[in-house]
Amino acid sequence: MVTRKEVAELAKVSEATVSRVFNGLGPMKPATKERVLEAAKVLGYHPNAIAQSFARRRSGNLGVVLPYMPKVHLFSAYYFAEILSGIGEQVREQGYDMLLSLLAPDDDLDYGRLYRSQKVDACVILGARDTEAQRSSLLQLQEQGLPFCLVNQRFEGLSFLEVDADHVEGSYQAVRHLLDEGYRKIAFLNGSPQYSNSMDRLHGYQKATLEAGLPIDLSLQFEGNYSRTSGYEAAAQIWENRDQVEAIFAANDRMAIGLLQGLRERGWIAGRDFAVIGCDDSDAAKLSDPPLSSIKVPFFEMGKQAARAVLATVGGAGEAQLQVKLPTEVKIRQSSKSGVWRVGS
Amino acid sequence: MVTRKEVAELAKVSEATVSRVFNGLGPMKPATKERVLEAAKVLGYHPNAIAQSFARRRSGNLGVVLPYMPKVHLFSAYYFAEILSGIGEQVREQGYDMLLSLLAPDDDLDYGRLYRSQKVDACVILGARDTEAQRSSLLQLQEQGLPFCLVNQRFEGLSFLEVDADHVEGSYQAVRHLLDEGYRKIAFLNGSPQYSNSMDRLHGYQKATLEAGLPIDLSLQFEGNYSRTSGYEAAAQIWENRDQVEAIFAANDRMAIGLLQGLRERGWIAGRDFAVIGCDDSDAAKLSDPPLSSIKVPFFEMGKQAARAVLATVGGAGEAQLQVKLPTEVKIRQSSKSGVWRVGS
DNA sequence: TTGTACGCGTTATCAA
DNA sequence: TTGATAACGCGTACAA
Repeated sequence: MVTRKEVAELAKVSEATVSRVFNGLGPMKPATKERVLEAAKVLGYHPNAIAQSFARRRSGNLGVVLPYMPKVHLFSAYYFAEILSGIGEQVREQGYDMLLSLLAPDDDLDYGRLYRSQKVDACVILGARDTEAQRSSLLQLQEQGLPFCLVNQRFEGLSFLEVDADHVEGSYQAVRHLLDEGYRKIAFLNGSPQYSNSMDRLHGYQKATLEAGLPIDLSLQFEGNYSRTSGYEAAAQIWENRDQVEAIFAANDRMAIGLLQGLRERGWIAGRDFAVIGCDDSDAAKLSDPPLSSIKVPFFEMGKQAARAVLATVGGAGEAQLQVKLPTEVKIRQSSKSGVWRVGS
Repeated sequence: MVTRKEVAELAKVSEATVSRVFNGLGPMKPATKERVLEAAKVLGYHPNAIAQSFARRRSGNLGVVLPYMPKVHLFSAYYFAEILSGIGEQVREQGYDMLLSLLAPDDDLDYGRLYRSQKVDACVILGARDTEAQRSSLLQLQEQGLPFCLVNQRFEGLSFLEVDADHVEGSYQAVRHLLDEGYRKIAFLNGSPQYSNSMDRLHGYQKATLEAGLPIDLSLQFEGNYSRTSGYEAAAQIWENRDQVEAIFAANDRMAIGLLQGLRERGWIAGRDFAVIGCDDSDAAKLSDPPLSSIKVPFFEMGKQAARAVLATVGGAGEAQLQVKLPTEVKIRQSSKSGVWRVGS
């Protein structure tokens, strides 16, 4: 390995000067600078990142923590791919690298490893749930001063760095849309209440319902676990109450598509016999038949902002805005239109 | 930060002994060991990973290189999610961490940064294409001795560590299946020939075709770019030649689904008017309507084996097997069945 | 504008 | 079985 020392010798300067050249520090004679760069080029010198981290006491890595679930596809790949890409873009702009950490469900408490070992300067945490264990782990992290930012998850009562989407408003608009299409009996298939965004959607749903002068009917609320299968299973329950249901708002696209499939097997076609709107506006929404209306969530941008926010605190810059909430947007497709296929009804 | 020195003082041993305890090296009195561990616990000592990397001259990181494509979803999220999970599992078992690197299309040549800066001990490279630029970058890496492993991509004539799937056999079986269902006019929608797996599929397709005594008809071969849109566009071309086509083998699920959608708009329904089989057996295959037959590729396992193989060479253990090829499996669903809906035809 | 010299927290070698 | 101590490659305060 070529070291600074060898470059210094060849360029006939001190090692400190080599460092200065590579870090662009201090005033220096252009001639010196050029000699150093020339020598570095000749020798093929590149600073050793690990030694740099060691000396700077900073790793230059942003940790990205995400739940590890080998065969359990509760989260869609789309969701993580978008957020990861967003983080990746921001990180690259700031000269950082991303250290991925897949957290098994049973070592929830082990956020520690990453920071203790100093392998990362900060973390972005994805797929967190609001449980006692998580709260205490995060509080611990906070006390110990490792900067972290949560994406798409809030913890009521605690003051963490969080980048979220406005799921309340998104859901409100989605249900408004169904109301505007003339539907009145609107069911809601939610995910686990351990996710703050599930609760947010519930609030949006209730707000729109109440505003329309409709009662909150608990028999219209169902719970799945964000998997397609759970949507498929919910279809059976909904079918039981089919005279009570004209439209369904599902808390993500995967469940919505499971729903579509389950009801189709019973002869009910979305966009003809009933309406469905999902959430995430994932690729799957465009792939489904009929194309699925959905709430577009800016996952890419959320990842980007989370990375930016948490890296800002590392730089020691004044605290960034603590809680960010990005807007969502309703995308209408065939699955939630009324009248289109209903010419005869 | 608590350092080894403080632990040594509290435990009344030398710093070297503390290191020995934490690395399980050399013989030592149980009593000493316990004193050290106790002291470490009291102080909350954890070895500094960066200092360790520095001293060991090993980062403990496995680099994962993947093409960066913000809005260009040429690869499916499913594909990468599976491979990443596989890598993640293996890496975790070996006490490594994953450093993600999103490579922009224009810095193809910059595999170097990662290894020059010594941030990784080895790399797994995803989504590589067979271009001159790539070949030379990889050769360069090889010369410089950075261990790397390619996933799902071979370079004919070069001797790299590669973990691939048996796409030739998979495609052969897929086309055999279509033949068995009674189809004779079988079109093939391939992806870019820059990917070795595209070429493999072509070979499998040709092999099955020839074996069945059918001619190789170039007008039955189409090329997309693995996106849904390109499948959708191919539908138009295929529709032109619709009297020449009874079934289509598409090189991935996304194009297959685009095909389904494009042809459906013209009134052609898969599994009734024609057959389609895709490749990857991604989530989308189960979401589509009708459910899409597909070739299952063990992406998770491929990621895992790639990580294992390349980390083995780091340990300095004798070279692992250079080229691995994992089996594929044809999954039959409704899109490729004949007769099911064809009662009347 | 440049050089000197120390420190960072380990690992690993050599003695004892 | 344990202790001293020299690297490791770089950042940086201070001196010149």
